[in-house]
Amino acid sequence: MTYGSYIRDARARRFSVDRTFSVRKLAQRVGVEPAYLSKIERGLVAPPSEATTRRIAEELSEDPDLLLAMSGKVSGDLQRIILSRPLLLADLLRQLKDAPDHAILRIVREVRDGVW
Amino acid sequence: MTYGSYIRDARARRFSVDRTFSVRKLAQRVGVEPAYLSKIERGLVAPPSEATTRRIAEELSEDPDLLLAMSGKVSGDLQRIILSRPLLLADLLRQLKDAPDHAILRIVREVRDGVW
DNA sequence: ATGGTTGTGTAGTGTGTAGTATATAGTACA
DNA sequence: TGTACTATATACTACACACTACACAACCAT
Repeated sequence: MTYGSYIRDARARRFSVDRTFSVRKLAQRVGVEPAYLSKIERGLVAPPSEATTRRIAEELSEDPDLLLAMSGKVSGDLQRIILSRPLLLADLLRQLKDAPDHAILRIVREVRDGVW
Repeated sequence: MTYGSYIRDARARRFSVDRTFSVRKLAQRVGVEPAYLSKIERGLVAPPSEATTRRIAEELSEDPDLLLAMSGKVSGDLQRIILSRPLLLADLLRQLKDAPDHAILRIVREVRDGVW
């Protein structure tokens, strides 16, 4: 599933029950030209900027991190978190590269429950 | 300490004992124009691309992640790790945002020792 | 049959990124 | 004193990114 087809499908689902989710109307709310949004959906241009993807995600009630990942971008706030402790977090991420999902989930829970 | 002054200092230290660490010679080994390297060192232009920073780090025996962080960039391999599991790792990083260093270190060790 | 909506094709724009090329000026030293 | 190195100032460039502007054909409801 590409970025374009993903948001096209999401928009189409909404459009079928809410006519304000046409390319034109959504583009207006997002703040881009309809022709541009149309091209994004069909993959004729690269995915838009992080800011535009965030507005699209909000309008379509989609997860911004997922949409950003599909566009090959890492959220700016995550980048800033890494940049605040680059050596430590670089180590951690490289360790987690081959860890199974459930191991990461366990760590997330541990940290959330304040195990330090 | 900025990116520019950091590499300037590192290069100057080496230059004092090894004349092949002049702006010109280092620039040649790194593969950029001496004038450009000089501007980078003085902060007159933005830090260079990730690839150039990596070559500088290697020539100066500095940590590439640290240098990249000073240039406001997150290493491409870390980005790819995050993009492979965006929701999970976004969660984790946001959890770790306010965690103390030693907590992260403990997790790094735990994962390294294969606690899963 | 016409006014409004639908999506889309073509062309062009402004800004940023990551540099190069050339000229100038100071310094060491033989 | 000249030559070989040092750094730096100024100007320019190629390419990518993130869009806009406008026009057009198809469709749908009144």
